[in-house]
Amino acid sequence: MGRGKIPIKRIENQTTRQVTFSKRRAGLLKKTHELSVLCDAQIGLIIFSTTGKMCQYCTEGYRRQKVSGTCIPEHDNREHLYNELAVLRKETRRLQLSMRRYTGEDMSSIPFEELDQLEHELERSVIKVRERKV
Amino acid sequence: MGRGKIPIKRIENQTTRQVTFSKRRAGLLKKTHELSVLCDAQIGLIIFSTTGKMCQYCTEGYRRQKVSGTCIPEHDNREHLYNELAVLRKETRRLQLSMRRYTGEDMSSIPFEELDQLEHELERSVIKVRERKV
DNA sequence: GCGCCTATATATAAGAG
DNA sequence: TCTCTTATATATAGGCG
Repeated sequence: MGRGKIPIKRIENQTTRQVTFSKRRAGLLKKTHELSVLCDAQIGLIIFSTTGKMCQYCTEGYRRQKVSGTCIPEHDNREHLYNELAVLRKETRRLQLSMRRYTGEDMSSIPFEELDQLEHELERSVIKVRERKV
Repeated sequence: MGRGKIPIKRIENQTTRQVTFSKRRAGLLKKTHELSVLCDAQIGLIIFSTTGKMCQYCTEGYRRQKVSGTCIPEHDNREHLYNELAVLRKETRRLQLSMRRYTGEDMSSIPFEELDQLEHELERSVIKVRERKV
């Protein structure tokens, strides 16, 4: 769809990825809305970008699915749970980005100024590994 | 999209509605998958037809997040929340260990047999950084 | 209902300003 | 970056079996 065809795999260029995200998210929200109206269906859609931004669509009567098999403490408040989820999600995202940085998986998103520093960090890690080996 | 244009309002003919539902649901699932892969986004989608049938799509690492200050939906169930917390905690833990491994922070916990592999991984990362620098 | 088909409507990738 | 454009790629309405 568009001037060229693109393979369905993670878009490496960060700028392109962001642009595509915005466009396709808008498209997805529109299609979601259309399906719910045309076919009178209940739909819930929630999207998180890599930057952690969230957006969602849900119809009035939308109900989430029930999962069984987990033990739940009697007393607890959901607000607390939601907060914990938010914190954990943020931390997970941070760790994912750090890992990508270290494995060189998403080199394109790293500013040139930071490359030297990253190189040194990696070299230090290599040295530590070698020390451990002897 | 199709032989004719249809207005976005509930399709009255039940047969047509059902057909359109099936077709558009498939399209929506596809687009959802594409967005999640292309843009590395976490997405949850759940669809209920009028006949009560349910189908859903969600990415591996999909986590719902509630930003503080946002109202919490009535129909949320704690069981589901606890499941999500459990999965998220596990993932965070896994990432933390990976990071420690890469930074050499906790070298003592790495078995000797894995040191060679780690060393190579790090060297590859260094090479990627140097390639990026030129 | 489900596939498959085909003309048409939409979505969107890549440019341009 | 952001908006607008436009050539292409996709989605899908309406049919048929």
